[in-house]
Amino acid sequence: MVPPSVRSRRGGRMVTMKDVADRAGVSTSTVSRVLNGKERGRIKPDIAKEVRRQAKLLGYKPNPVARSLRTHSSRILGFVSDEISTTPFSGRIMLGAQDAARELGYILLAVNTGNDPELEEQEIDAIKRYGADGFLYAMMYNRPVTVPRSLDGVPAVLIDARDEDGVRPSISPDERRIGRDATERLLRAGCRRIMYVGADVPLVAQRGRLAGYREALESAGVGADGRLVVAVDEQDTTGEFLRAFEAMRPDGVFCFNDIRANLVYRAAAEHGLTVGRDLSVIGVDNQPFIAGILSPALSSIELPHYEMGYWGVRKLVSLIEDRDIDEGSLEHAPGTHTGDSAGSVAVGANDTQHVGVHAQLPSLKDEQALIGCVLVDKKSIVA
Amino acid sequence: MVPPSVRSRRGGRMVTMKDVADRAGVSTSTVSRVLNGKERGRIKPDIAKEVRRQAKLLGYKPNPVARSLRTHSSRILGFVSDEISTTPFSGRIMLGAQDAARELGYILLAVNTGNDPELEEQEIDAIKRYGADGFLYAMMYNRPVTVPRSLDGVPAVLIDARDEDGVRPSISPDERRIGRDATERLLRAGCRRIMYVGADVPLVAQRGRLAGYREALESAGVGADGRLVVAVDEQDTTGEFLRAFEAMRPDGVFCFNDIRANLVYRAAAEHGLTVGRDLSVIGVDNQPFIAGILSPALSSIELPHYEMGYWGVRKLVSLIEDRDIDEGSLEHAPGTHTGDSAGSVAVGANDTQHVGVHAQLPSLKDEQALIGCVLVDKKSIVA
DNA sequence: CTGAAAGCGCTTACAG
DNA sequence: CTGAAAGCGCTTACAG
Repeated sequence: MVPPSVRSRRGGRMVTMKDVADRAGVSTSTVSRVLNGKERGRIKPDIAKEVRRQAKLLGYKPNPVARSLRTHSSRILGFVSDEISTTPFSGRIMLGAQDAARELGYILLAVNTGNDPELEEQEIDAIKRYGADGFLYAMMYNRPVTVPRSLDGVPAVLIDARDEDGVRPSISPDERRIGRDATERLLRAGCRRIMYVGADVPLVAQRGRLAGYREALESAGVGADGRLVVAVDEQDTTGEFLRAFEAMRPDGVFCFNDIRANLVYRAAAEHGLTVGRDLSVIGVDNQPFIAGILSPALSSIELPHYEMGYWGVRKLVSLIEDRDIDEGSLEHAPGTHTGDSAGSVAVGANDTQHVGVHAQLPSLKDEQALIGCVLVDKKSIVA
Repeated sequence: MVPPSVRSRRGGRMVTMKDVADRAGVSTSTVSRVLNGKERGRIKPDIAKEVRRQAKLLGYKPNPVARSLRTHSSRILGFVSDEISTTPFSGRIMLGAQDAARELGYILLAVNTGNDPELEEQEIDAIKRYGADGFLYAMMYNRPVTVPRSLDGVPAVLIDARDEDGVRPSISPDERRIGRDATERLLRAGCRRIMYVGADVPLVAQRGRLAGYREALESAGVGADGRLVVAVDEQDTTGEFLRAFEAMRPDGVFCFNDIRANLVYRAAAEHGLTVGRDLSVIGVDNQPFIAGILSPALSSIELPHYEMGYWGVRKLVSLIEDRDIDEGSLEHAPGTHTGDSAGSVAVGANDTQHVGVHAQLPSLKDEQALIGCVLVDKKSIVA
């Protein structure tokens, strides 16, 4: 005899609340109350127990479609992003979001809008029709955005972005801290002529990382020579980086990203210098493919994409359910690890490798949350 | 006065079929029939017209939740993948799937399972409870899989994979053709000692590309020297590639992927050879980050991730709705372009660049569909 | 050609 | 403490 729970798995008829009620000899009202935890002093304990027993026996799972129609709460979350899934990292935002969603009993309806506002509105409307309880609005790089009007009156959390109007909760990397951590690491390695190879575009990340770089130098009492700061495109087509490199002869270089770190490797090679021995380099992104090509392996700061997605969902659900979600459970998430102090950064104090060690999540109370990043130390820093 | 259609966008009450019925002075039965195209000879034309007019006026959109409860068809597609969103490419599968889904009035419920069979079953069950009409089962690299039992009896299409049991439709890149196209391109560039730098893992892609390489050499009447074929890991830790390179002095190299192409660049540099002048190199993946680092820019074959997602959804919907979906509309999809013959590959006959030109989709009649790839010609092939 | 009614699987105010 | 009933917004067999 095939138990109904197995039958239900095969695309056959699903077990309904009515089935449970019949088996337990009660009405569906009672089953609903028991299974939704509304029994307190309202249902006789042994009846409640029997209902739960039968529900389990039959493998009953509530039909979210029916529930949604009745309650207007679907446990569906809309995941709207501009261009996720075209960059190598951003997929991890979604991974983190999915893990958190699963833990909390939600599921993700995902759409890309490619920055087309009209399409965006259509897609958001479509997701709303499916009864989504709230939205994640994820951007592919850190920037200020104005949330589309179609999200008015709906719970929403911004990921890798900040709300221009300052009313929506958001989470983004602590860019300034990235600059500070990288620079301090280079200082600790003994560097004194530290160069910053920035981006030639006006990004939040560019401004923040540069500011962090300056802060670190100042705190250390190391003079900040303006000529050590350049802003170049990924290929350094203007040759500005190369000229500055030759003029300044840095002993340490902090790069806006891994691609720009490649420029340093090239320049070093041309001048007979060896990265990791004659000078130290730190990048940002910790791109696996670049790591696999550069030699010696590049030390790089990893952006907390997984964590942003994870935090974003937890924050969103706390908004939707108007309750506190107990914090610190990121340790259960695959491939992640919780640090020991809120917002801390697990920069290797002893130059060990930190692959797989992730930054701690900010508190869910934060509205404009910043999240720390991890420096993955490899071979590009002079020991 | 705020029109109801606007009200509905603000998280207020949605316009229902009852509203339309009232305005049009008919019953909801009639509205349903008109709006679902079941009027043929059953509804007076001017009544139908008025219903449509009012529906449009009020901005009515059917409530998919209610419809789903009644009909068990939700227009939701489950997108189950092993590790998508941790690789740079695979996100594009989802993009293609989303675009096709939108065009056909479906929406994607996405989950990652990280290759955990238990989690996979749970997630599939969860998606089923939301009433999904069918599933995409997407893998992060081309391989044979056995579809999980929880998908039994449910429409499903495999992406970047092939069904071990041979019953599920699937789509994957035409690996053999990749090998043939790359090798033929090198032959056309005048190469005669063409090396294949393969992967040291037993992948479908490895076998297929190698077979294609051999086919092309044979067709061209060029002897296939076994010593020209190596299988190495990404770093060539055994030094096997380097030894073969030195022994054989190839004038052309076809690489399993871009990362392995990097080995060629290194070896060439060590021997004072210049890629694109002294020897030609072709990779696979066309990874933007590697392209940005290697110099001269690497010519590479791009895997059709977007197209696989797009085709997969169309195939799935044709299964679900048991109808033919008219083909050839990939030209409407963003960033893609339709070639001129089915399954053809837009390899540059005249060495022009083909960025943004994508391969044509296979017919939806195919069950084990293979899809052609595009060679993006840059600077690494001797002119 | 059209409408009243039943029903999809839930939740919850109401009555007892 | 418990159940019958109404209702969420649709679709469709049934009756006319």
